[in-house]
Amino acid sequence: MKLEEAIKSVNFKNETHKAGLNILYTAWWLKTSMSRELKDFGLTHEQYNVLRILKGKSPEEMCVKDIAGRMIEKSSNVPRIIDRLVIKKLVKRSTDLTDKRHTVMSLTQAGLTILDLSTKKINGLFDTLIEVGDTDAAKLNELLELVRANET
Amino acid sequence: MKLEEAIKSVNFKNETHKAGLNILYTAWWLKTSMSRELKDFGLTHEQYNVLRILKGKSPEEMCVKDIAGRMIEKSSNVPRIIDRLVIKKLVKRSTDLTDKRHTVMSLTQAGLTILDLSTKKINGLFDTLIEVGDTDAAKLNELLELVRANET
DNA sequence: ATAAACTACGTGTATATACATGTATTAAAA
DNA sequence: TTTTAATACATGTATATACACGTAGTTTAT
Repeated sequence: MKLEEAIKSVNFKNETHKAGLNILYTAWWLKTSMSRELKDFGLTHEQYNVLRILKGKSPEEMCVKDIAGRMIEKSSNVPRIIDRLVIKKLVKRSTDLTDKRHTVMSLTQAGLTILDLSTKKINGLFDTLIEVGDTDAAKLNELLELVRANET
Repeated sequence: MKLEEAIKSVNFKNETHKAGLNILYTAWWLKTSMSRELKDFGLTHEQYNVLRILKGKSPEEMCVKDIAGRMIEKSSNVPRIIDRLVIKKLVKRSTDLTDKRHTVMSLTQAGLTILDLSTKKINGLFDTLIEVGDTDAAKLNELLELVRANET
């Protein structure tokens, strides 16, 4: 669906403003699609992100700060997301003995299993949903980097 | 900041997967920047969206459903966002007498004023923050539409 | 060695998202 | 006409976001 239909608006200040709204809408659209896939596994979008990050270092443990620095949405409250994952026994949490301020996390076997299954689903979603060629995808990445070129 | 640094990840499955993450991250980045501007006015991102939508039809009244259909993030709980705007006296809410299931909303004078001020700020942000030329912005819009070409 | 500053994390509050359910009103069907 | 279904919205619960603040542990400075 075109952006104009999606938000029932036709008057954009200029192409750049439209691009801003288009980025926001497309991200919402993508997140919604991902959440639908993850629902079968009882995972939220953010819980999946944390599991993916832990997998990246597995079997090494990671502290909250390291995880937070790798999240797509930086303002997430990582300790509380982990709370839910610990309750579901997908993540193990303990205190780092070399620096007791650190709480360290690692995937459990159940966490690894559910991550593998859900990753297959998400990868499949990306492949079938986003059907842009490699060249277009690369161009898109280039333009998004350009959008973010000015630091905040 | 490059996506690779932002989420401290270098191994993407392919350019399309990277583009997906890039869209999600760029949207978060943009929302964060907008929220910072809106904070001065005591408005959240979503409250601003609702005010903008009401302005589009002003001085006509709009019902919840019409507003929801124009939101960028469709899953927002519009009645509750309006609750907060009514408390702040930026929006007036009443019942439509021709169909009592309809609750109709309109901007108050205070709502109009705060919207004008905050819109100036947001427009300025877009203009200074997103410094891509018109051609690049148009290309970006084209690619985002392509990403969303497959309906969910 | 002790005080001060910093760091990492947890907790609390307000708002928003996602989804299920309840309620009043209107429209449609038997 | 009475029942049934559909519609529009409100409300409730679990999770997440955004931000402020508290606390234990560590580092630095005096």
